[in-house]
Amino acid sequence: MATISDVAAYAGVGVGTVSRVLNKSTKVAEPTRSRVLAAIEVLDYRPSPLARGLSSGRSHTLGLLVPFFTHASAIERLRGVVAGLHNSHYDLVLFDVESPMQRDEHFAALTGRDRADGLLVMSLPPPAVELARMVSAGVPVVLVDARGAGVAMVVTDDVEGGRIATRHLVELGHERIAFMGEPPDNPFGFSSSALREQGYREVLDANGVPRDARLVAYGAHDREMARRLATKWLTARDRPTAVFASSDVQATGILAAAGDSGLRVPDDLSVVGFDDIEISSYVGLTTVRQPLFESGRIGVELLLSALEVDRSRKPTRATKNQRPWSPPGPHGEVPEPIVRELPLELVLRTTTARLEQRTVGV
Amino acid sequence: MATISDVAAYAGVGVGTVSRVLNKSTKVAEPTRSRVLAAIEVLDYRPSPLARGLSSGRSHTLGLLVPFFTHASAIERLRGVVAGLHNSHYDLVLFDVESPMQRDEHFAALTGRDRADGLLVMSLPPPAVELARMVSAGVPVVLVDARGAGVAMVVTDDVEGGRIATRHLVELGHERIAFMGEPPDNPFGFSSSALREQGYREVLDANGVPRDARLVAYGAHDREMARRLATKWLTARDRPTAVFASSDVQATGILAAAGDSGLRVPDDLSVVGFDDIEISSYVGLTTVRQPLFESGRIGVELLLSALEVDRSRKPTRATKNQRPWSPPGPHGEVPEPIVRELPLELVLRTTTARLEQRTVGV
DNA sequence: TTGAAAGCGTTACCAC
DNA sequence: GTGGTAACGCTTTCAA
Repeated sequence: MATISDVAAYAGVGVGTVSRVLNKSTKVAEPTRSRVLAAIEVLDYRPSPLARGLSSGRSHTLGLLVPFFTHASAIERLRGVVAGLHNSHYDLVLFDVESPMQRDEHFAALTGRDRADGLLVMSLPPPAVELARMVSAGVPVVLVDARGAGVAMVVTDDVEGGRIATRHLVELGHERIAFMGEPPDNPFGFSSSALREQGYREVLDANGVPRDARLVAYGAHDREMARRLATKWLTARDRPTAVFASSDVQATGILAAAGDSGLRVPDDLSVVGFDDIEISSYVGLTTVRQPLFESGRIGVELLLSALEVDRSRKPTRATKNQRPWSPPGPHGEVPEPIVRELPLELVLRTTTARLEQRTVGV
Repeated sequence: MATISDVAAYAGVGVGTVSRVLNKSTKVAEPTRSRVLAAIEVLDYRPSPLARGLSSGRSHTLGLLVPFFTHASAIERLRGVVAGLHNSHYDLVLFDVESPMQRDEHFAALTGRDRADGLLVMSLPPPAVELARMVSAGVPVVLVDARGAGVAMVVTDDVEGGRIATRHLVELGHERIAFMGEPPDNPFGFSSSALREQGYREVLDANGVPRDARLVAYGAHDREMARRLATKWLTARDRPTAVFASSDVQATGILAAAGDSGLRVPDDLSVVGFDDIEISSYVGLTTVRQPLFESGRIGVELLLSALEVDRSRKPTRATKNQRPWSPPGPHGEVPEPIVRELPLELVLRTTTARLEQRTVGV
């Protein structure tokens, strides 16, 4: 495979010149330029991204950290990321996280400069140490569906989401409303589910609907698990008449459990989910929609613009006699981190209905 | 950020030694070793993958080329890839392909050495030029759901898949069986749909079922498009009693069209899909299952083992006085490329039924 | 506008 | 075992 000096030799110019035409630097005479281009063509030359990266200090790569990559909601966000990356000339490196250990490994790797020019972190509150390291290393980071001090983020109001779902159920006349979520004390620090539950509680209390601890259950983000959990509820004597699940995946499990128990939805049981993943429209699930695709797209958008700013301010590499560049801050003029809050919306489909009076107390 | 020489200086050793402990080369005395480790710890040193790659000739990266990344089947394959990559220490770089131009760009980029150590190509027959270039560059390539001369591949027998689906319908007594697929003359050279159609034709002919050109339709891999196409069929006087769709996505569109037309499935219309994506089990679609997840997992598996072999044979880089290594072949001992054919299986659910005699000729 | 040369941070070779 | 040093292929000064 030809190198830049092969090209230079063939074209009868110096490597610097070849580099200049490669990087569209205008300071190259037209005849020289075309000679170089011809040489590139003939030798089928392709620049080495590795060498380019090492030399310029930019890897032209974006790192994407996603927990449970296989979840429909993560995939949907990923779609948005890929869409937002089109025509950007950045490569996307994917890091799937399935365990806290893996999370830490990946964070450690990505934290060192030059693995990625920028980092997109999904649904994962970064450990404080890692976050600090990134910020101090000057690596632009954007958090999607997660929060962290001092970095840009794309979020939704989960508490409000919980309120929206629960309010809908209360307005339909339900009083025995169950909540199914994910364990609040998980090793990753995911908090969405707990926040949605908070909204659920608020609305129940505000409407004087008595809370019943037995109507709150936690399980893994998994259809079958939700199905088992729901079955316990549905076969009990004083079963709930409605359920709010903190994810559509769990909601579909609840739907399945209802079928198992011979309960009709929405006549005998109302179900509200959260997310609005693709499957939800197929099964007619009423749910709180969050803009998953958009969150990914906006995430990269923020990251790309941060990278843009970065490039114009920061020298590509420390040159010999030049005082080292340092991040923003000596005068406390740390810019307010960007926070984009995406809207939540109740999508009414066919799994919720007004509580039939005859059902009460059966 | 600390470099290897910072570490060397701090530990009072040479950079070579640091490199040795980093690469777990045993040739280093225990006391030295721990001193280096301590220095690494103190300085919070992280090796630069870029520099490492440039020097060693390996980027520790695998390239994944996927067309229409957003399709459920692609995602399912990708899940397999990610699963197969766990604990492998390779980074995954994702290249989504949405147009022939994009395909060529990405192929061109990935073909140059050092972008990726190995390449996984999905559902995309590589242009002959690119394929030749990769092979001659010695970059291991594995094709998943695509075929190409001289490279490893993971495939299924699409013609047989078409036979399986059609045979099922014929055995249920259907005679007006439609086929919906994707355009046979697409710019990417996808051939799965055409091959499945071939199987469809074979079975029809073998059973003396007359073929009707009006019962063959092509449209994009898109639910709504399929819905529109199917509506034309279903509202015609001599409508088909069964449809074989070359993908589950199209099949769900057909199901929707049936609903629009007031046709009951499977009583009035039988539908068989292809793929068995997640949604299919939700809607009870009878389909020809292909191991999507497995195809991805096995694909990386093949790639990783090719990389392994590669590493043991090929010098990491040309050293000064040493004749250049060349790919296998002077004595025609080109190894037979590995071809893994994955099994197809008919998954019976609730969208197909025996043709009711009363329906005939209505 | 151009060529020469100094890095970029590693690995791998070659002596000691 | 270990240190020194030449690559690796590029970008970016610095002179000319």
